[in-house]
Amino acid sequence: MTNDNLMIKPRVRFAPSPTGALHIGGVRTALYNYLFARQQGGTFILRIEDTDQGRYVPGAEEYIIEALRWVGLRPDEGVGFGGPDGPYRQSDRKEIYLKYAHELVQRGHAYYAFDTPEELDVCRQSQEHFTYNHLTRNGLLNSLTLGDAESSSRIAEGKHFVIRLKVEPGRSIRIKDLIRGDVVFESSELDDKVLLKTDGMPTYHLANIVDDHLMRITHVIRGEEWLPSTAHHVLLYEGFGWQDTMPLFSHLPLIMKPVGNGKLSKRDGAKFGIPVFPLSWKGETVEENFDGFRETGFLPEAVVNFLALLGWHPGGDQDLFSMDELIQLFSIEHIGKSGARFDYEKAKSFNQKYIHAMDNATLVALVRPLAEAKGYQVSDAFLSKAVALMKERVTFLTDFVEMGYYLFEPVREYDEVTLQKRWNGEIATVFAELTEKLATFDFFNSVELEEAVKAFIQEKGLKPGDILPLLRIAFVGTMKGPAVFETAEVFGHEETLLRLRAFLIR
RNA sequence: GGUCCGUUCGUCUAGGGGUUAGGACACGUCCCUUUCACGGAUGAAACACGGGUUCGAUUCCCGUACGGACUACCA
Repeated sequence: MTNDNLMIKPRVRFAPSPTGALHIGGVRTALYNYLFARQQGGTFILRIEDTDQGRYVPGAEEYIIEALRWVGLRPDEGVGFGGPDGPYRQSDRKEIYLKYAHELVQRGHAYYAFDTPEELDVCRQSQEHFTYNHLTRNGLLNSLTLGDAESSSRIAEGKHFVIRLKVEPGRSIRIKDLIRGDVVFESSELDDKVLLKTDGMPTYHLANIVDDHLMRITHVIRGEEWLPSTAHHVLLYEGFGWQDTMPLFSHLPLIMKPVGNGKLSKRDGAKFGIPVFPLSWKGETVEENFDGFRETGFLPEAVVNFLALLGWHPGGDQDLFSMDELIQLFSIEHIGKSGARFDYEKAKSFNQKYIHAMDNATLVALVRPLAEAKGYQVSDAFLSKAVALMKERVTFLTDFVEMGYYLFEPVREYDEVTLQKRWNGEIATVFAELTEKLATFDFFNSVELEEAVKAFIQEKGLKPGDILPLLRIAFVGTMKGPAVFETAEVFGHEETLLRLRAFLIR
C-alpha cells in the first residue's frame, strides 16, 4: 500500500455539526487543523455536518463562522467561503451519499435493513448488550436474510429501510494514528453501523468518508471521541476502493472539566461561572444561554495561545506564542495523548499578559465600543490615557469600563471601611484646605501635583498616609486603584477639583 | 459489561536509560509601592503502583490500579 499523502499539499477540514454554539474544544480542533494547513502550505476547509435534521439549530452555522473569524481562523474553502469541492454543507449533498450508499451495497459491503427502531429496542431490552453485527444480522430483517427479490419489492413498496455497513468478522484493522501510533481493532467486535438513515440522510460515518474522499482530505485531525469508530471508517475506505488515498488520522486528546471527572461540557460554563464557548449564545431559554470568551473580555490572541497549549507544546520553556509562531512551530508529533484539564485561571493569565503587551492605540480601539455601550462619550486622547493607566491591573477588556468605571463617571460609592479609619473632623478641615489650594493650582502633570501635595502635607506636619489614601478615595472611591497622582493627571485639573468637592460634600 | 485510549508538581506541560526532573498558572514569603496591580527575588510542589530488561530506570516491556472515550437510524 502506498500513501502519497506526504508528498502533496495537505488538505484538512474542520467539520462541526450546527447543533448549537461551537464548544471551545471545537475551536481547538479547528485551530490545530488551521495551524497544520498553514504551516504545510495546505488548505483548510470548513464543512458543515448537518445530517441530523432533528438536532439542527438555526443560527449555529453563522455562530461557527463568526467564532472562527473572531479567533482568526479563516477557511480557504467551505460554507461561506466557496471552493471547487462544494457544496460544503452536507444537507446539500444528500444525493451524493445516496448514490454512494447504494454503490456500497452493489459492491457487497453494505446491505438493506428493514428492522424498525422499535424492533431493535425490543432486541436491546431482551438481550443485555445487543448489537447489530455479524452474529445477529442473520436473525434480523435485512437483504441478507430476505434475499434480493424480497428486499427489492419491499423497497419498491415504499417500506422504510436503512443501509448498514457489512462488517466481515475475523480480521484485524490497523489504524496508523499520528498521535497514538498503531491502534488495532478486531472486526469481529465491530457492529454493522447504519450508513443511510430512513429519512435518506447519511449518518456521520458515511457522509464523512464520502466527503473526505471527494474533497481530497489528506489528514483527519479530530477529537478522540472518534477513535473507536475509525475502524469503521477504514472499512468504508476499503469498501469503496479508496484505501490508497485514505487520509492520515490524528486523534486529539479531549478537554476535561475544570474540576471533577469527565470531559468539558457546555453545562460546565454555568456550573463554574466561566465561559466555555468562544462567543456568547442566546438560546430558547435562560438555561440555554451561554457566556462567551469574547463577551467576557478576552482577546482572541490570548484564547488562541491558551487553546494551542491545551494538549500541545513545541518543547522548551516558551509559553507565549503569536499565531505566526504557532504556525511555524506546530507539529502533530508534539500533541499530547492524555486529556487536558480546562484551567480557567491560566486562560485569564494569558489574557492579562496579552493586554499588558498591547499598545494603547490598539487597546483604545477595542475599549471604545465597550465604553460607548455604557454610554460613555470620550475622546481618543482621554481613552488612551485611561487605558494606559489601567492596563497593568485589568484581566479582561471589560475591566476597563467595569472595574474602572470611575474613569468615565462620578464615583458611585466611597470605601466606608477606610473612611472610618482615616476620616475625622480635623482631617476634614485640612482636606478642604488642600482642595482650595489645588483649586488655584492648575497643575499639568502628576509630578507637579505630587510635589504640591507633598509640600502641603509637610507644611501641615502630616504624614503622606494621612492624605494620600483619602485622595485616592476622593478620586476613585476605592483603595484598589491606579496611582493617585497619575489618576489626577488623566482627569485633568477641572475634573480633579470636581471630584474633591464631591467627596467633601458626600 | 465490552472495545479502544491514556497516566511527570494542584493544573497545563518540558524532558527522557545516568538530570539538583525545567518552565508556566495557581499558592507562600520577601523587595518595589503608604492602595491595588505590574515587575523582581525566593519557597513549597511531580515521574500512579508492582514486576521485569539493564551496571543503572521517571524514561523500554508486562501487569495492576486509576482516569477517559466509545458502545444510537447523534455527531
